[in-house]
Amino acid sequence: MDTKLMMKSFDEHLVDHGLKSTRQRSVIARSFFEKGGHLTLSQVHELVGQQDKSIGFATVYRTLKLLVAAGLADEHRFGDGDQAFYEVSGDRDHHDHMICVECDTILEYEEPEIERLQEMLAKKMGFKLMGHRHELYGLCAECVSAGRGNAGD
Amino acid sequence: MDTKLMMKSFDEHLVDHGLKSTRQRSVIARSFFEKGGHLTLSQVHELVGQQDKSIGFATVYRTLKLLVAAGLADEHRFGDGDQAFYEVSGDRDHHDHMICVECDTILEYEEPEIERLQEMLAKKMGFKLMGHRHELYGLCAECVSAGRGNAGD
DNA sequence: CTGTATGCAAAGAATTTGCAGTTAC
DNA sequence: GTAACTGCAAATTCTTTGCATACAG
Repeated sequence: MDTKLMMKSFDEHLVDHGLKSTRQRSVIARSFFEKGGHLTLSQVHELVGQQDKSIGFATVYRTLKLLVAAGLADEHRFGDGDQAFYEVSGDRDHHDHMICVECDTILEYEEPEIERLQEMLAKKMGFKLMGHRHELYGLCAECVSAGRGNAGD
Repeated sequence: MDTKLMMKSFDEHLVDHGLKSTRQRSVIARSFFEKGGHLTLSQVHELVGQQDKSIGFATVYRTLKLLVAAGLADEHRFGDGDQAFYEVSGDRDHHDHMICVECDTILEYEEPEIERLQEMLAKKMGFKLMGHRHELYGLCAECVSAGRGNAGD
């Protein structure tokens, strides 16, 4: 789904819920869609600030929640869970994350076999699976070659 | 590892690090080991309060961190990551968690096959795996039978 | 004795909310 | 016009820290 389509989808969500399409919401959504990746609230706010300094933190916050509700963004909490990360969802295939503990790079991967196994596990325990979180922590290829994170940091 | 052995292990950790064995630390560690399960900081503080009202929040907080450092406790952040949960680690086998979104029950499971797959995945991406988090969210068997979490809550 | 530990209360950090003024529809 | 939205600042919630006093070794 490209930016234009996602903007359309967002507008539909707004209309469907009796919400209003505002300049701020458009700027925020477009910036977020176009930038991509995994961004914190602050990062999105900064990004938006490049377009319009007057847009407040709270509005970015509330708009990101709206995007999540509209199925256009996903919210994650990696590591300590200190901070939320938002990423464009759209109609992308499901994926999970691999996070480098040295450089904070976030890689994505898909592994249908794991998905299948967890379905099986849930069924075995009489559990109705509704969602999951799978995150791998370690050193990315680059940090491994650079010898980071071994002994003396 | 039973409580006595874990207490011993904790004391050794303290000695090894030039730290002191205090009445508070003993009460906190013993309460925590004996209670088991997945407890928040507040819950541990409450639990400890049953033995000794005078032990402060900060001491419980710092002692739990010590237990984690000693390899006797694990810290998790489920769901929103709003709150940390601590569980006894000792020498238990590695396991992951299944969390009921209705009643907050936490079940544990082991799935070596998933562990193997994620090792493989990491290797494939040149990633040096150091840890992982795998959590399944949904309805536990009891909530499913009770019809909770379906339509009207 | 000396360096650690403790309890309190305050500081941080990120998220969430109340409100008065503004704007979309 | 009215209900929803915005920006600000304050409230929340949980975690973490500073400091004066108490205590283990």
